[in-house]
Amino acid sequence: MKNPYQPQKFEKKWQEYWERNKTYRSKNISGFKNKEKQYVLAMFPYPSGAGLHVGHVRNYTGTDVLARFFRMSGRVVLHPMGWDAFGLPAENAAVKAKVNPMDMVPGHIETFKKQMKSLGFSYDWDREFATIEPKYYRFTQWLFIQFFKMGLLYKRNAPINYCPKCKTGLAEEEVLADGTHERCGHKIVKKDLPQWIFRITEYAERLLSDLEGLDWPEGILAMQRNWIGKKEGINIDYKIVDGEVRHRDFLSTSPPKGGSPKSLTKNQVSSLPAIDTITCFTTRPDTNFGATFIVVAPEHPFVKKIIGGELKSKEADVKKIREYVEKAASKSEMERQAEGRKKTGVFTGFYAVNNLNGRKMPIWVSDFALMNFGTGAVVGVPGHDIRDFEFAHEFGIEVIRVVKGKDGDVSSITKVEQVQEEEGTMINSGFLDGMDIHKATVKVMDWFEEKGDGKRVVSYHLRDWIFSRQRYWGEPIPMVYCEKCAKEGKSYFDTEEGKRFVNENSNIIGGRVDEVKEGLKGWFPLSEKDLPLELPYLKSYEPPESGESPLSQVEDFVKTKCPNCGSEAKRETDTMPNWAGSCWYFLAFPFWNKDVDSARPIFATRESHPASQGHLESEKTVHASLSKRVSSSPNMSMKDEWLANKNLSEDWTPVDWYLGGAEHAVLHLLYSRFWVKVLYDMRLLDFKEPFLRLRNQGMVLAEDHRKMSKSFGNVINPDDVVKEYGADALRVYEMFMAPFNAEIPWSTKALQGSFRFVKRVWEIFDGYRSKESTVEVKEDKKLVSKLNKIVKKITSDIPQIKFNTPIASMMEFMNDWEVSNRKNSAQSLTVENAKKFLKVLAPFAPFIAEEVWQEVFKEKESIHLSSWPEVGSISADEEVAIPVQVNGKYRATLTVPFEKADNKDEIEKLALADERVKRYIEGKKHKTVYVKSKIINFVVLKD
RNA sequence: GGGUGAGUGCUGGAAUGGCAUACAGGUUAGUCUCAAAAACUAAUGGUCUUUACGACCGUGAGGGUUCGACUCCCUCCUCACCCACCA
Repeated sequence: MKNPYQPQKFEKKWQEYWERNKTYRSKNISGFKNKEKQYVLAMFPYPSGAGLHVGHVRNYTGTDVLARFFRMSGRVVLHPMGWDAFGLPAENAAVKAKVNPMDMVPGHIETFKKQMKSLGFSYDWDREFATIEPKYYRFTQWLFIQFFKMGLLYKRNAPINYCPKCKTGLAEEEVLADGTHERCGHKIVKKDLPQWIFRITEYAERLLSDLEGLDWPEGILAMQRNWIGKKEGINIDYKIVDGEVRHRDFLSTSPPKGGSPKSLTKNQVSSLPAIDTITCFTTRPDTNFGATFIVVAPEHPFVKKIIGGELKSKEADVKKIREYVEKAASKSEMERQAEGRKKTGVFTGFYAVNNLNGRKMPIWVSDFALMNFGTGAVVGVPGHDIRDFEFAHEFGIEVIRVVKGKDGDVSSITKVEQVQEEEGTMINSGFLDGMDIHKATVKVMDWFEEKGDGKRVVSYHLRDWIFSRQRYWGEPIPMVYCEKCAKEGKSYFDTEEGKRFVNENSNIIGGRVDEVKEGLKGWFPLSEKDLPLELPYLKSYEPPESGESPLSQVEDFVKTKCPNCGSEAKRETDTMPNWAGSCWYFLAFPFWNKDVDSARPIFATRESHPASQGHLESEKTVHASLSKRVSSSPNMSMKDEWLANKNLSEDWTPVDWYLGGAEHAVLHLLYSRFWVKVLYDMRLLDFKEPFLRLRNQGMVLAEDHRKMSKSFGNVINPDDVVKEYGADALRVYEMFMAPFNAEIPWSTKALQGSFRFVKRVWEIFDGYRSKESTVEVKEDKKLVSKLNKIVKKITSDIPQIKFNTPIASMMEFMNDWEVSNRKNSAQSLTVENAKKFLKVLAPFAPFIAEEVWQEVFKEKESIHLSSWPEVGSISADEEVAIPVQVNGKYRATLTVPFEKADNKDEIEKLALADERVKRYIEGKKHKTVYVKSKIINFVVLKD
């Protein structure tokens, strides 16, 4: 008789039904402007061999609940899924498995896809793609070329972070604080290699200011601001003199060991025989009267001049300086870390002259000055900067107080604890004396600028973005280097096309062309008709020891003709980082459609890339693979193609809801924002920010509160959970376990609660199964009123990304419903109201909802395409509970009909009649506070 | 050092100015069973007393605002995450 809950019996059926009926296809791309659109996107996964993690499940379920809710609410929803399939992790896994990633990754994608389908995520699978499909990266490469033409890419030898284990260069961001590679944990070393570098710093200001309008978590915004690191300050030029300078009043004997040199007059300073100048960046020029030394980074050009012998000083120990610089270069982050804040350094033998007071300040080299921030030179004010004090203290440099401390403290500073970094009043500072530090800052900046010794500047922490990877598994960079053209000093920007491009885009690159050209002699982008430049199928693709890309070993790949002069030339052999594919994938979903191009292979399969038997692929097959073009419109320029796609996408973009882990707080989100801004500038997009709302999901830890990891043996496989409890129970549990953004350990025990809930849902709806056409119903008005309340709550909670509380309220409702049914010995809800409950459950538990909808209630169209229930109005005969307080302390509860709630006098009378209230009030003066339908409070007044 | 967030039963958590501990897990007792599991029922913050429509205490600590504070403000403590020799 009883029909037990067996999700395994029907989940597969509905999976296939949804797929067959394309239930979740995003409807007709145009003509929905009257309806609010919602582009709901989860950060697409890198399909690892391990399959879906329960953390993925949490993220995708939340996103799915949101998409389903919007879909039922009559919004036009785009909810796609794709694969971030290029990149190091896949390549490393393939190396380990001794296969080509091309042979391995598709299998992983299939696994992921199967798992996602088993969990009932409502993706429009027609829009699926992987970043490794030539048809997709054809555009990735084209975009690279556009950025190149925009002058936003340059090629330079750069000391890059190099992982000896992965044999590849890394971006700064991929190196952990302890100096190890984030992927493999190996120690990073520095290596000089030619790199393609993005001028992302050109966009620093806009990347910062456009954060303003975004509905993102405060923490992520703060991290982006912090990463961009805007600082407003001043660059001050100091004249450099050597120890030989013995001006009349400029007598300092042995400066490194302190002493108190006499000041020069302004005229004397300006007449000094300076041998050079050095520029220091500072945000605190107000303290400059207290500056007593200067520190330059080991990589600073001034130091190179000394080592190179260009600058000579009797006081300089060049050997010692050279040793220090070499040591600093070889020092790993780890070693630096180990040293802590202990200051090291060497005197350069030169002095800078403090413009303000003529003080002769020794110039030191120290690794605490960083070449990549400010100017690479710091002016040391030991009295008012802890780090400067530590340095001065270590080497016996004089400390001067120029700001009064708390309580007017003007004592001399001899200990770190006394260093005064806070606000205060200026002293010992000539024309600044008596001002507060902010006034003094403005005043002294004006002074420097007037004299021409300084210039207000803005400095950013953001560095240019190293884009080359010396690896196999990435999009080949579509550039060619021609030695002949290089010798002739020609670059792309000297070609007819290049000139035309610059002309057309002069508003953006105009003024910079000469600077941009300089480093790019001999470099030409591939012609559009040669895109995509496919990644050849290589049997052996491990990076050579040289650190160069594996593609550099494939002669047939390297050898090509110069697109400019036609002579022998070489291809770029570096590949793009996996950020490339993820930088614009959200732009592709809106126009990507398998229906339009059903014959399109997921990506170049093995059949199209027969592997050679040898170490490297044979000439013939490389050639074959390179000549195989995936071009959909041979007569259309790619720009026109892009614009056509853009027209298709316009109604969808930008992304309304972007859900994913906080680990992408800086990199992926910053890079995507950067690309979108450039595309906007090129008029290839109409919006400036890709993701309007961002929400983070918290990590799912293992039951032992550690990260899930194979090596700990604490991994929960979602497939096992689905097999035992069904997808709905897993989905409900992952939404119920904690607030969406909270980190939370997995608990199989707690999962039981959600499983029981789903089972009870099944049982209660089973009561509506009947051979006869009618089921006995005795409607429970109170229950209906409760139903209205939870529908209202769920409707407002879901768009606030609150998924745990809707489930709690549904559980609560189930408890009441069961009790009511039992009391009634009949159904307490009409079929209509039962369906209402089923609908609000549907986004969370789509399988059981569909099964009941179609099998019990005999509906013909999917519940997921039905409309979200209206929140019913509260009927007059409903009752409200009003708590009664005396002096703010709860004493009793009144239950009154809804219509009476308006009547304060009556409520008060009723409350005062209650024994529990009476005893505190009787015979005492009181006043009454009544908040309608909420609470009544009696305040006993003292006489 | 900087930034962001958080501190509520045995556990995950709910309540964002109005009945603190909803909902779920766990535990205890009971029903059913030869037994176990499942399921169901009940209890479950602390202290006290005259043991009930009972009192008092109770949301990291202390203070404030308010008729009323987990919620708002101030001071402090603790934890987590991110960044960090950033001039």
